[in-house]
Amino acid sequence: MKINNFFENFLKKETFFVSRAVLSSSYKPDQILYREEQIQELANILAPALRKEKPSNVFIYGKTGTGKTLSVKHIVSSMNEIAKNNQIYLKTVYINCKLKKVADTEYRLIAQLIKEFGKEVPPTGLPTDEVYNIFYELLDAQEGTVILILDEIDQLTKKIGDEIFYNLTRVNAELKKSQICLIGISNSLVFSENLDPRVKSSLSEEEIIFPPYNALQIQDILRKRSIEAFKDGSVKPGVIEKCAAYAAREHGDVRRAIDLLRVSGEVAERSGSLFVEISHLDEAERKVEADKIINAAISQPKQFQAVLYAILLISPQKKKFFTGEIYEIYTTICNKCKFNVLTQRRISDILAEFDMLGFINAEIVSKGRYGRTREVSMPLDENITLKLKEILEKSIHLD
DNA sequence: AGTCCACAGGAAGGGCAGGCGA
DNA sequence: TCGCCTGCCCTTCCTGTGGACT
Repeated sequence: MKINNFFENFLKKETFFVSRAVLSSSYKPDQILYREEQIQELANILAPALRKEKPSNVFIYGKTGTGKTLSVKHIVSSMNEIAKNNQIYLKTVYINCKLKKVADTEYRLIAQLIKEFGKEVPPTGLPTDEVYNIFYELLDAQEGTVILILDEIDQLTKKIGDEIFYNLTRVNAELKKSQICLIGISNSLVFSENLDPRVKSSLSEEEIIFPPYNALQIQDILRKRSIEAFKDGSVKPGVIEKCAAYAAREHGDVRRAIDLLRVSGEVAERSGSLFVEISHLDEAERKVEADKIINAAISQPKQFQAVLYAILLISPQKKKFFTGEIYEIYTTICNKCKFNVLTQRRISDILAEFDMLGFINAEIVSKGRYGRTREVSMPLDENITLKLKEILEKSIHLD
């Protein structure tokens, strides 16, 4: 019973994790550092809800990992508590628009909202009007305020346009007893520029911007978390600083920094070390990076994967190669796998896309007499490309 | 100076899936 | 349920182009 021994040892092993959950993305700290200003501003805007007055609609901008969602949830939960203690009706609904099957269509979104109120509508079949009516009724059932938080709202407009906001912002006119307040959270800073001007003015009565954290702020946040997550002194000096530096380079994404710290801890734990050292962080960085690339590759369509596979076949033999060579290999792969062979024109576009995604480095060069073409090189290191090749082989051949 | 390679990349349109209103 | 519309993927056709070669 070797495996039992393994688990026994696993239990006995000293671990420096006190609480892994503190470093998970779902953890809610009781204090949010460096966001006091934004939190206060948002609190000022939302406070009227507690006096049964309608708060302004708010629009919140900021890149990923700048604490937008966390801050909003923080405020909302403390408002809920106060409302409860004072017998004020306040309902908050949080919806992440990025989730599939929740916000693919206007109908689904409204259906999801209805579900949040504890009622079900059939997943399809009713006219959209009808669903809106049910929603209005539910809203108006209680005298008070409903705060509707739409996270990753830019994803929603990408999918279903901005008409839905027009409908939602006009809801208040339909309501007699209650009122609704919209909070839109967007990762994109230019999001509202593409909105219908009418929607824009009513949706973003107030705007709050969450700037990226700088490296020092990320350090403080990481330090605070690591005190709770790890045993005293188990994180070697320099680790937090380097971790923060990585994340600051990626436009101040604190979520990434925390992820990285957690993975570093896991790497260290697995290697049997009693401390988290810089070498563990480096390995974690590679791992996180590799996962990102591989996940991106998996989610590509088959044709894209075939092209990528062609590139992986050439890249060990040549440092630099060209569109024509890739296309040639690609066609043989297609023949083997019985795929349609796309035109070179299309492959050219796919290569341009790969360049943007970071799978390849591409540059347009002229070889004089021998034409103008993309010069492609492989920026990923070998252990990633090998793994990628393996995964793509399965993905392409099994079809 | 002119040629010409091997593509880049724009424009237009075909074909298809999915959503929508009637 | 049906036709219509839209967006996406892809093809066809095309013009444009930097620089080695003649």
